[in-house]
Amino acid sequence: MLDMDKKVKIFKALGNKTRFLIFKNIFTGGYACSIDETKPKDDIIAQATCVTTIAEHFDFALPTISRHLKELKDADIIKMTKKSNKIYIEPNPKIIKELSECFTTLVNNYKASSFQFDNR
Amino acid sequence: MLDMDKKVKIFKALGNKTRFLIFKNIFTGGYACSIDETKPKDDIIAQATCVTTIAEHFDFALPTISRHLKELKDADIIKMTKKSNKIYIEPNPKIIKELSECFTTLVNNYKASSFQFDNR
DNA sequence: GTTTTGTTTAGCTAAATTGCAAAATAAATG
DNA sequence: CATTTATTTTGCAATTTAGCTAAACAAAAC
Repeated sequence: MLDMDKKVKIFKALGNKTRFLIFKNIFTGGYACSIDETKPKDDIIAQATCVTTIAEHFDFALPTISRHLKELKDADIIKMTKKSNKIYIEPNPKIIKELSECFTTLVNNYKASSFQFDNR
Repeated sequence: MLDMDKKVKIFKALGNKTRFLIFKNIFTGGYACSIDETKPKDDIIAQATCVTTIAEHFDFALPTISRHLKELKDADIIKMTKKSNKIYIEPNPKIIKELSECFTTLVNNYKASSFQFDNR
């Protein structure tokens, strides 16, 4: 299970329009960049993507996108693997699944629980 | 359905430890403050909470908590209703449910879709 | 071994965020 | 109507964020 700090980090990472778009497009296969030559060229997901390709979709400078990607990676939302001189970028569906489950649980348990917390 | 800006706003609101704790405790019934006299005193959820009560659980000044609550309200995560001179604070499970569904859809559709986006 | 390609780091600025205390507002109570 | 209670607004400082350009680094290609 995700601890609280990890969840907060994920939310923070997704709480910015640019990062959210990057995230969304990586997840829905919005980018392609031929890195993995062993995979069919039309397998847009298998081809994953690289930093430059992603940056091309935005009106921001490359280093800006690079830093956003780092933040998504640090939150475990995406995986970045160096392959030769490019970065192979993949979504991390496990984290999103866990987040989804945590919300589902929350809604299901709503009005079922009543504990007192202290947050100091 | 939640549009993107709304989602980003929700994530931003939850991307701060203090706000996340406030959110979590409101959802799980972590606060009590007798506002609604028609409801049984031990119905911690029905009694909901007020700003002062929430602030008592944190080592932050009251105005700070007030501003955090406003941000959660602006993101539609909680509902704040004035009742006499207190604020009746309730969670908004509908939003959380929608968020949860959006993640579920995302994970389910992963590797199913392959559209190209432009984010300019 | 120089150049090109892909990416990150560094150094900067402007704007936003997060905290505070003090003041202001609103309604209930004495 | 003055006081108390609950909350928000204002004004301030410190910190973080998000953007940029230029420089640095790493690997591939010429």
